[in-house]
Amino acid sequence: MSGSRARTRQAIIDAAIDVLGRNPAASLGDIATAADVGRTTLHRYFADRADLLKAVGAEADARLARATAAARLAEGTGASAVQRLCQEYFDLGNVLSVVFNAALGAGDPEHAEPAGCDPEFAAMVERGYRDGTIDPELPADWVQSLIWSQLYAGWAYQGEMGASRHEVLRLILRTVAGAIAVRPA
Amino acid sequence: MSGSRARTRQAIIDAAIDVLGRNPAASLGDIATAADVGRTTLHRYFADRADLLKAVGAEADARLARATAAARLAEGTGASAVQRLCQEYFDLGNVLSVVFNAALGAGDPEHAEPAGCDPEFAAMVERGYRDGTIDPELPADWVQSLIWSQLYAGWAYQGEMGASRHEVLRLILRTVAGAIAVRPA
DNA sequence: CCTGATTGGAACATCGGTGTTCCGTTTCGG
DNA sequence: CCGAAACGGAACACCGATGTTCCAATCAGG
Repeated sequence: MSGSRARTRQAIIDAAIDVLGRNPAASLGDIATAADVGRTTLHRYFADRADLLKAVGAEADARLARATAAARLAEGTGASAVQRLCQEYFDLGNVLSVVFNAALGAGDPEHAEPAGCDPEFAAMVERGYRDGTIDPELPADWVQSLIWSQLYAGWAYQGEMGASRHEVLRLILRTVAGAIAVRPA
Repeated sequence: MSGSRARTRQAIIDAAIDVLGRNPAASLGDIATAADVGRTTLHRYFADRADLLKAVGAEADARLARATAAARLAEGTGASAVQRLCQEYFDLGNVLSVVFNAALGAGDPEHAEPAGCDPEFAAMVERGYRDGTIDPELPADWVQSLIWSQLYAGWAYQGEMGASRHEVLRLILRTVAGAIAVRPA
């Protein structure tokens, strides 16, 4: 019954993304309940919390990679590619929160990762410098940080204010576009 | 010896801001250690964790209010006031993280606060609409969200990358300025 | 110097989350 | 239909954080 195992496993991961997105400190019991599964069963699939978080991270990365591919970063001007990337990422919804919270928690144990961002992303920004649609004063790392912070802020804005998904996306795209645009002065 | 009490209390609060800024889930023991104080003493001043968090929040709000006053929101163009506000808030350093994390944690227990932002802040944005330095398409709430997210992103950027305080502030100011600027098109 | 305030440390009980074991029940597949 | 796999729930031990109590040491001021 390997089909059943895979289905249950995925249900747990999906529930975890949902619950942890809302509350990163949620207990395993909460996650199990959300997945309509006993806490015992959850432990049958993931030995400890770290295991589950690892699987959640992998799933999030996979969805992220899919969204990145869908944005076709190599096409059009640099700025237009940034717009598409924002749109695709925004559609990820709750996965955003998970990735974001994971990025925050990773800062503690002395990662000290001066690692540059994704090479495909960097290439997109470089192209933007050359075609005059992205401000050369802004490093690629900073552009990435800008996109993430705006996506997260928009996600929170949608939850706190009574703003529609569509309206928030419009605000995000407009704000990011203005932020990376080459200055007239 | 009421002077001693006030001094100890302040030392604990300062240590709490420092430690909680780095790790919002820090234990009371960690905070006491950082304050060079026994855990017992900490409990003497703050009955439980909630009490301490309340005091920390009050202190953060006070420093925030001082910074807001220093930015003189009523002077100059809307955009220039935003620049001054970013600069003042950036200087708050770790207090930023505390306020930010507090804002996140508050989202759970069904606050449902559609409350608009500070009236003084709203007036500044309104002025920006009229004097043509702030994009009228962006609600005041959104501008506030933008400023906060950029400040936080910049703070994180400074920690993760090896960027100087000054350089990060420059990036923040440039990014925010571009984001709120009226579009040429 | 002495008295009271302040402090730190040890010990203790409590609580929630975690991980494990065990057993009875349900469900799927041959 | 039958056996094995999967499941749920109860019970248990463990751990770290928390809050409380008690006592001895220290400090500050009259």
